[in-house]
Amino acid sequence: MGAEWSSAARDRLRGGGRRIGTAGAAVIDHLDAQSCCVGAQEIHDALGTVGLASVYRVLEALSGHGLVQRVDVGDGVARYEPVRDVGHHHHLVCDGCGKVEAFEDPRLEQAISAVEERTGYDVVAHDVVLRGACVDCRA
Amino acid sequence: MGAEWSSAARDRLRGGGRRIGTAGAAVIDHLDAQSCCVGAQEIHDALGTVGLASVYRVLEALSGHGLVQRVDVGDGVARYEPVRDVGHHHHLVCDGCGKVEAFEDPRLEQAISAVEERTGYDVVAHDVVLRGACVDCRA
DNA sequence: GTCAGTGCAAAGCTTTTGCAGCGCG
DNA sequence: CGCGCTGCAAAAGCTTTGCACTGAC
Repeated sequence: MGAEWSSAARDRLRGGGRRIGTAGAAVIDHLDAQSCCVGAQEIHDALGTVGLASVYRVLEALSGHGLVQRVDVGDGVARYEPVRDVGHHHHLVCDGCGKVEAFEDPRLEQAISAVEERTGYDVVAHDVVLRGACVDCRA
Repeated sequence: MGAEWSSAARDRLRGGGRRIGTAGAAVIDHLDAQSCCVGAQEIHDALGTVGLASVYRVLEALSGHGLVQRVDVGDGVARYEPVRDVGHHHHLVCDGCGKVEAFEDPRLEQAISAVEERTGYDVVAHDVVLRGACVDCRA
């Protein structure tokens, strides 16, 4: 992925008065390299030296600025993914193997936008999760 | 709510070889009386005499038969709601007060169905969550 | 040099599992 | 009347919080 999100994230956090230490920089860079959602434990494992608690704290800070979105696929672990201007997508989860895939669909986005207009809420995020059996697990 | 879901749920569980005891009956009846999603703790509190572990076990059994759907609104608690033939809806969550509301939209369902067709998955469930600030929390 | 971010460890919550006993079928 | 559901209690995960220390600015 490009470096736009990474630098934008740092700027927004700094603008909010937060310092970027080793953990913050590592977590932001790692998130920027992902195309879909990742869990805290997963980030911790990938980064080795960064403490799990710091991963959670950085994710909380990013989330507070709307820089990452939380995604729940139903297995009890909170996953997060960068919120980018382009490449917005949703999730397809396999009940068999737990695999999570991303998909995009303009018509779906259009329908969601229309709903958001008439809710009365000031909607800031949305997520769609489709659950089922993937090609390999249809046995 | 009508009693169709309640009796259908009992039949399906019994058909799968499960006995319906006091806890099972109470949880099923309580779910049938709900129009939207509820958490395990919430059910336990409402039923008093039913143990929390039993609530989880009944929910697991119902979920295995596709009789309830799990809904994650992002606060770390798993909520469940009956899967009915009619009244299918999605969820609107307020980031301010945590309130969860339901909404229906035919066009959204249509768009989701179209996506499900072309995924390659055998999709059995879907859920849409909209997040934002409700009318009262827009301050 | 100061104060916030970091890592480790301990606590908190939700959910799961073990086990003896009651009760459905 | 047997086997499985039930409740209580303990355990297992995931996530949060406390605290001393390091490092960003």
